[in-house]
Amino acid sequence: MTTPHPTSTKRLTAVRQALLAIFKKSSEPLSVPTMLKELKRKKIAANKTTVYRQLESLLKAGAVTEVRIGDRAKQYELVDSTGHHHHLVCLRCKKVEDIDFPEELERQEKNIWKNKKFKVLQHNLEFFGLCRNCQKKK
Amino acid sequence: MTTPHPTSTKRLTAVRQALLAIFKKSSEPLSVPTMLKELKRKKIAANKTTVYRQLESLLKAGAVTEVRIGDRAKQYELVDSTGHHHHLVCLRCKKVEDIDFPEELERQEKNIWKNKKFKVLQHNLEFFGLCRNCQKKK
DNA sequence: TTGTATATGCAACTAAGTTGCATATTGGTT
DNA sequence: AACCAATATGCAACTTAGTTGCATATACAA
Repeated sequence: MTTPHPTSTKRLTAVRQALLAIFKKSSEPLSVPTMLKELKRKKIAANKTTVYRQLESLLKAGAVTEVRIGDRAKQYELVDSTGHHHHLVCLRCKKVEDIDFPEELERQEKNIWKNKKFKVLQHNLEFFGLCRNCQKKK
Repeated sequence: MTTPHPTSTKRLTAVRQALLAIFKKSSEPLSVPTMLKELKRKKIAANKTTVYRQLESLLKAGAVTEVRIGDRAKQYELVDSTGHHHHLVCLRCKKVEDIDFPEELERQEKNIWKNKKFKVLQHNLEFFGLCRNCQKKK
């Protein structure tokens, strides 16, 4: 019984391939406007509607996740081998680093269940501050 | 030496008063579209530009904070006596409850500093799931 | 090779948020 | 009370993100 590769649930078209390549190359979550610029730079014609629909499909397939970091547009990132994680966002240079620590949140989610009977299914956690580099600048 | 009340940094106009009243009455964070509907319901004429500018002023004064809960529009809430907190968002009925637990996050922020030399200044944390009520429904 | 499900492009739309500018209001000063 | 400058407001026009309907193109299995 072979489970299909999550990203091949639907057709692997040119745009989908290009998007996956862009995601793989990027160390940070990407917004649709950014993806469109990147596609244009790579001379790949793609309509924004198509990109939104590809993302919808990739989300459903579990290949990407949404990230909200206060920015105006939603951002997306590949669900890679490192799995679920959180972000360190530099307020100055805007760079985004990954970070993970599921243990404490899990404990917290159990507490929420015990104290409030609220069943936690997902969470968002982002830290904002100054990265090592930006602390040196004044 | 008396520090001025945070919300009186600027003029306490009709719109500002109305907004503060709406915030006080609401148990949940509010978006600008919601505030505009509420103002209309109260027969207070107010332009959306004015509301955005009042929020900017209230933010600067430290009287309200921004909340991002995946929704399309930003939301705002009063900074009340309970201080900084986080949210439990029901995926079904969309209700928002408050919750707080600064201790573990503080510990985590210290770890981030120790391990990554990233200086955390702010954070966002929201839990999504099913509230007690919505678990009963099918 | 052909048929059908899927993917794409385009245009028109909604909704949130911003900006410039002209006018109105406030509250302190004379 | 009258005046003035600082602040607040309204309006229109704009930008940007995201959505929808529909017609056309493409992939791929039979």
